[in-house]
Amino acid sequence: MAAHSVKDMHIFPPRIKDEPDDDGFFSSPKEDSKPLKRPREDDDSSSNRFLLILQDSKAKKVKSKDKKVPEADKRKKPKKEEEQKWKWWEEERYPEGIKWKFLEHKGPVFAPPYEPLPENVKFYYDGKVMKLSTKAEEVATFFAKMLDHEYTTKEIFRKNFFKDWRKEMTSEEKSTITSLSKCDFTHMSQYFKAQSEARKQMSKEEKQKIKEENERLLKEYGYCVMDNHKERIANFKIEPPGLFRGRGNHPKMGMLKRRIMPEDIIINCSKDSKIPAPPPGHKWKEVRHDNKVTWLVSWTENIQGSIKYIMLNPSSRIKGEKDWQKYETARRLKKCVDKIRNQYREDWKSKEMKVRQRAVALYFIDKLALRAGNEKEEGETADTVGCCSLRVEHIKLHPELDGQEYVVEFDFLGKDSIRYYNKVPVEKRVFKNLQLFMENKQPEDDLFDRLNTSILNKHLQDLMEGLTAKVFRTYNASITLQQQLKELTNPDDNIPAKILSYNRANRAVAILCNHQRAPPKTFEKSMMNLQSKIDAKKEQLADARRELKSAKADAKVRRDEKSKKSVESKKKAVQRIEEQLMKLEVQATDREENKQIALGTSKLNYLDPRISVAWCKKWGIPIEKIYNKTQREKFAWAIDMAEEDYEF
DNA sequence: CAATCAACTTAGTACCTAAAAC
DNA sequence: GTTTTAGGTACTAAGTTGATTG
Repeated sequence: MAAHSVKDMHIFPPRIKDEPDDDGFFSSPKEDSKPLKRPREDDDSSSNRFLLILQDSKAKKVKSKDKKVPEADKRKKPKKEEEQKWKWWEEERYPEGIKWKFLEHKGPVFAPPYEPLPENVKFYYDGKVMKLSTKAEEVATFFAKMLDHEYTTKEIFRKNFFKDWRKEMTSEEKSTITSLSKCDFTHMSQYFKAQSEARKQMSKEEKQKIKEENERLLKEYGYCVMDNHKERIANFKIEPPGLFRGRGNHPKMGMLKRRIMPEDIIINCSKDSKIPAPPPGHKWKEVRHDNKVTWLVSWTENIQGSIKYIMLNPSSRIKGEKDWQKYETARRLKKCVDKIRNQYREDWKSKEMKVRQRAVALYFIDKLALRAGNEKEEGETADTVGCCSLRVEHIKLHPELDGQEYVVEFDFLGKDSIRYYNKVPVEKRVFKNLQLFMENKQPEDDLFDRLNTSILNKHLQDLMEGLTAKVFRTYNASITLQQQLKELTNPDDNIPAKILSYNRANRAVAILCNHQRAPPKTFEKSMMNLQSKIDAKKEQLADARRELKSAKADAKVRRDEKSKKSVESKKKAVQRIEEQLMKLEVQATDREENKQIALGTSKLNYLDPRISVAWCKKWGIPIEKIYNKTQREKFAWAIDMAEEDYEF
């Protein structure tokens, strides 16, 4: 097992060399020549061609670079309408790297300033009333508001909180308040509960007023102008200060997330746009004009020191194009996935350890849809892993288990500290390799000690332009949906039953991607309710059937029009109730199966929307049954372009 | 190379609101 | 009309990826 160093990687030329060219002939329709590193650029070459055809047929000429003013219609029609229908997907794209030509916005909305507590709301230290300085009080309220949440009982949370809180105290406060356990926030907590109760009890008018105020804010700050089009901003409000709550066992939980001031803010917009004004008496940290990026506002957050951004809504051109591209890359993977699979199987036999590790890791990523798994700084975040960062302690090898050979048992915490637990039969070679990788290692050692995401992605790049680890997730998710829909959709089913099939297909993907959720708090109860509804409906059905029967008997005896009619209407009633019952039962099944599975994430991020659109068209299902309004906005491009014969 | 930074996607949950049930 | 429930949205944390820096 010679060499450690990653240099060696290149000793053996990647044998898949011919692979990436596999669709070289599609090469980018335009603005090309430089890409190389921006693999994605040519992704939708094929779709673009499709688009061009479409446009031609509509005699709608592609305009040159400039996004173009909506010339004529500008005054004919109200602008609004024009904006809503803008089909960015029919326009030519910008050259590589340029994200926009013009950008104007109003800047962020800051968190409302702190409002000190009324005098009668007390804080107690060691049993005695204590008046806190404004700054200390503000931080105390953050804690008070979380009082009945369990993490305020956690050691780390309390420790971090207390440390940061003390930083906000005056020197007197600091010397008095030396122990968190002597602090009594209950009065404050009660006050906030009363406040939120009062908010619920507000009159119609008051609520209306708040709603209007929100709408005003949205109208003023929620949109920007990007290249002649008004686009919705995703998150125009700056995150308010509060206590950091990481997910899982986060070492920084409870730390103070500080208030963001205009002086922290970098504004990004066009030079020739109306530059947003900072709040009176304040200045921006910086104003820049960088059209190589998509964000409008950024600031550095104090917990991890990472940068946060204000960006556009998923319905925007800039997000939509990228999303579309993502699926095109996944479709390119579809074309060469067999080759890649053969390759990594070969690599299981390599004499180079790192090649074997890479190949086994890739197998997991492909087969199990694991995430890449970057290494993380210890003590900065919760201890979670992905494929490349798996440790020996995260898998167990069973030469035989429940009648299956070569079973690998995975048990680890992944993104968001969601547990991944799975027992998977693998090929013998994989199994043997894993044994090899684990030899002489401690549980806390890396399983793939010669591999990281960077090495893996570099390799993938060689196999296919634009290929990275996450493309496998997208590909496997989308292809699974397509297959499952084919398999599960029964042409004779009615619409609710077909939708159940859709949801089951979606669910298969969610399970593959391990998209879990906490069972809703009211799950059991709502299940019971549904069941009793079903029972009631069953009884109703039985009644209706009895009535039908007697009506039939009656009709047989009387043989008149009236009784015949009665039979008919009773028949109809039975049918109607049967249908209702079915619907309820379907609903119950769907909900039960969904107890711990979240469908939203895969729907929004992994499933090529054109598959769903095509399915809807094919079976006459209204698209509204599958995508709600927001989703339809996000996927407008797919809804517009996919026909029923679309193949992922 | 490894570490860090920057930009962007993906993620679950808390909260809100509208619709349904009572 | 009031309460309950479900669905949708806002929020923001936690990933991935590629570039830059040392």
